[in-house]
Order: sequence, then structure tokens, then C-alpha cells
Amino acid sequence: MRDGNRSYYTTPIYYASGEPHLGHAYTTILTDVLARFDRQDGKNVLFLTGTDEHGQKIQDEAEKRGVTPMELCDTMAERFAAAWERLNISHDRFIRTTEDEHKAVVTAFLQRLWDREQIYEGTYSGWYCVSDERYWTEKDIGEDHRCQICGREVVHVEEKNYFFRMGAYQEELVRHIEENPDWIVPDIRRNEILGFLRQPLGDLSISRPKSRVSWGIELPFDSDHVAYVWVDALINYLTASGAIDPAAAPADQGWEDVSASWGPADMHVIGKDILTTHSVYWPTLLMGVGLPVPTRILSHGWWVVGETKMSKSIGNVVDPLALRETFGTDAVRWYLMREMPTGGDASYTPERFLTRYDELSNVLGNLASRATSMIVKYREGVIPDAPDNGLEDEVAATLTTVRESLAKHKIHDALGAAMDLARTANGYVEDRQPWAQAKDPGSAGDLDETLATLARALTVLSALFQPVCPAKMHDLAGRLGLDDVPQIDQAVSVGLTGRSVAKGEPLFPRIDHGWTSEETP
RNA sequence: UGCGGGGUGGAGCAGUCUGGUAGCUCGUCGGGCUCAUAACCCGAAGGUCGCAGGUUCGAAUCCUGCCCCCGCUACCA
Repeated sequence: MRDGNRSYYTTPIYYASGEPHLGHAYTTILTDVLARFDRQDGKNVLFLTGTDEHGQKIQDEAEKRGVTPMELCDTMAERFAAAWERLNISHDRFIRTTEDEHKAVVTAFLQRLWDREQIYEGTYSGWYCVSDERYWTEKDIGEDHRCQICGREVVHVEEKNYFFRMGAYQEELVRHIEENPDWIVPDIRRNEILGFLRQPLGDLSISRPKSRVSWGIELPFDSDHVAYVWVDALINYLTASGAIDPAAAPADQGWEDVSASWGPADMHVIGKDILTTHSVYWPTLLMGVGLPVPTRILSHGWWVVGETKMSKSIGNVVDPLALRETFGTDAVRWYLMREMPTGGDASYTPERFLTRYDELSNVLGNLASRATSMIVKYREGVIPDAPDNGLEDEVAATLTTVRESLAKHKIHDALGAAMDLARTANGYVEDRQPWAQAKDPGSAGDLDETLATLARALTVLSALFQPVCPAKMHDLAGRLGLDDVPQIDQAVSVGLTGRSVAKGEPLFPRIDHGWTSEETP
């Protein structure tokens, strides 16, 4: 069976027809934070992201730009990779669906479905716009049956398609969801899927005729058709897991036992818009080929932007990602993770961003400043040899709360608990009054305790904040004389006595952002 | 229509399962400190917990009805 010390995280692969935006960034940062927390816990992690590069929209967009589909995909894959570089994403693999390896796995997957008689030939019927050469759903065209692009009337047409017997797995899927309450997180999304599955589940069209869409992976059993992009895209998780060797003979490709690979994924992080594809299409497809389903699906919400409020006072600050240039990547990561309740929606406003940034600078950053400054000033920059005294219970309680919150996939709560420890530590400084202890020679031992306790608290904080603010916490650990941020369970015990402390510039400096609060509604 | 989530001091949220002094952050007001990034700490004001009934000694929390907001109701990447 799978090694319990391994975690395989995925983001969706992003469709290469458009530029990376906040939605992509949030999903990717969230996954990054989860992956980094696991690494902080000593787990061996595979973190996958990438781009989805087939389908009609890519074909259309490439044509519009006057480039080949592959040229467009190369450009966009580069854009996404660069965006993740800027946001300090720690993915281990960036997959592209145009890779030969992936195409081979998709082909093998489809062949296996076909061999297992999970696919049949049928007729797809829908509303088609002849002018724009594309299909529309009933929902899209409304009651007057008009194309969303050109406004012309659409026609009802039928074409040959291959279908996957998805409906056959409805019962098994429902049972799986009911028996595994944490399979889809949060509950609201689980309920939606269960509600959805109360209706009869139909079969899934998995092909498109080449005559209409040529940019795709050819079906192994009919060269006139390519795989429907979602089927193509979802299989990326399997490709990257390394479970399937498409070059081997069908019996030896690895379908019977994936335990030696990364498969199945421990966590698919997705937006709520692609819940159905990941919790219905994907698991039933896996059932269709006889592979185990993923362990968990975490569906998050959307950032709502109150544009009318913002444009008045702050002009161009409509995208939190743009704040990275002023406040730094770690600050933006913190804001996005702390502000949005994991799984829910949240509203972005510059005011809220500033409030969250103030937490970083005033509570955590300032704690680091005052503690390191005092160790430098009172003890010549050496962490004194003294027992912790006064924050052990709070540290222990914080670690417990953080772990419980993470187990419930409430990242915002875990981070809130970590920040609360910094608040408590600031209160501890007031209680101990180290500046008074420093003036009284008889209190030297007490001062040693105070400073040692603060050094310990900062060490723990560096470990807790590391997944969200990796660069700044690496910096902080260095100021405490550590080579790197310790793992969470080692932060409470790693030896600190005698380490050389440096004060350094403020970790999260106050920034003249030029926003006039008077104008801010 | 059906299913699901939500309505708590100025703002954003927790608490509702397992009834019993309504909690946190920000904001406001007052005070303190000086190690620190004009940061930090303490205190105060401010809520009839959407509305109306009901159960109970007692309800934000349980039950009934109603009002308002939001999501899902598939092949759209």
C-alpha cells in the first residue's frame, strides 16, 4: 500500500487560451501552502501543476493571433510558469498536456476503457452555430436560441460521438461519497454533488470529430476523432503520478497496482467551478479503468471584487496580485490565505489588504524587531542559556490549534492561530518588561529567561508562517542564527542557546502606499 | 420548482451539532510603556444574535411559519 508519509497534491491544469489571473493564483498558492505545510511536517511531497493545451478554444485563439496552436501553448505555458516563479510556488512538476508522455497515457487510458467496453459509439445532439462553428448548451442560448457570440439563430444538429458509460457508476460513486464524508471538502460542495447525483447520471461524451476540432489527442480506436478536452485534461493527474507506463504491453502498464507510484492523488485542489468534473467525471473515469479514486477534493471559492468601491479612491489597485510589487510576494500570499475562509468566498478590498498587512508588520514583524533588538542590545547578540518561562503553554496550544485547523482544511484558522501566538508574545514582552530587567543587575537571570523565551517563540513562529511566507521566514530564521526554518515539531526543541542573533531591516516594513484613507470609502 | 448555504455590536467573522454570563480581529474613545517598524500593552463604549410564534426554569443555540441574500440543478476548460 501507499507510504503514509507521502502526499501528492495537484492544482488543476490551467487552460492555455488566456493569461494567468487571480483565480489561478489563489488555487496555486493554496496548494503551495498545503504542500509546504506537509513538507514542514517531514512528508515527502509531489506537487503538480501545469497547463491544459488542447481543444477548440486553443485552436480558435491561436488562429486569432495568427500563430500555431503549439506556439500559443508554448507562450502561455511560459506565462504560467513565470507567474508561479514570481509567487514563489514550489511545484515539483509542471505538466503540459501536449507532452508526448501525457498523450501516450491518454491514449492508453482510452484504449483500456475501450477494451473494457466502457465506451460506445453514439450520437451527440446539441445546438450549433454554423457561423462560429461551435456548440452551445441550452443554458447558453436562452429561450430565443441565439448564439452568444454572433447573435445568429443556432440550429439543432447531431454528430457521431463516443460516450463513456459514466451512468453505470452512479451508485458506486454515491456510496463512496456517503462512506467518505471528507472526500469532498467543504461540506457545502459535497452536498451539492450528492444533490446533483440524486438525478439520474447520464453518460459522458468523450470525443469530438476532427472535422470540427483537430487540436487534440486522437482516439486510438477511431482516427477521425479526438479526445474531449476534459478527459484529456483530467488524466494529467495520472500521467504525473508515474503509475502508468504506456510503452509497456497492456498487461504490464501498471493498471493493476499503482502502489509503487504517486497515484492516486491525495488532494486535488480546485475551484468550485470545476467541482463536477473532478468529483463525478474524474472518479468515474478512474472506476472505468479500474484505478483507485483520489483521496480528497478540496474545492475553494471565489474572490469577489467590489470594483465600484475601489475605482473611485484607489484607481488601479483592482488586483491583489499587483500589490506584490509594493508589498512583496509573501504579503500577498498571507493576505490571500488569511482573508479567505478556505472553501468559501471572500471579497477583496484594498482596506482589508492593508489591515492584513498591518498584522504582519505590527504584530509579527515588530515582535521580531523588538526581540532581536533586545538580544543584540542586552546580550551582545547571543541567545542566553536560560529555560523558557511563560509561553510554553501558549506555544503548545497554538501547535495543537494549527494542527486541528489544518486537519479540517481551515487554512485561515490555522494562520489566525499562528498570528495569535505572536500577539500573545507581544503581551508577554509587556508583562516581563525586559527594559526594566536590564536596568536591574539582580534581574539578569529573569532577563535571560525573557529573551530565551522570545527567541523560542520566534523560532516556532518562523516554522508556522513558513508555508505562507517562505522567503521572509527564511530570513527570520537566519536572524536567529538558524541555517533554515526548522520543521514544525522541531521548532520547539531545536537548540538556540549561544546562537548569534542579527536585527536586520524590518521584515515587513511600513509602506507608503500612497492610498489616501480619507478617500477610501 | 427542487436541493443546499447564509442573515450575530460601524466592518469582517467565531459561537448554533452537545440550550445556561454573546467571543475574536479591525475601527472609535481613554490610559500606559519605551525594547520595537509612530509599532506594543491595558481599559471603555457599542449587539433585544433577520422577523413572528412555540418548547423550556432558561434559546443566538431546539421546533414551526415567514422575509432577504447566495450557490447547485452536468458535458461550459
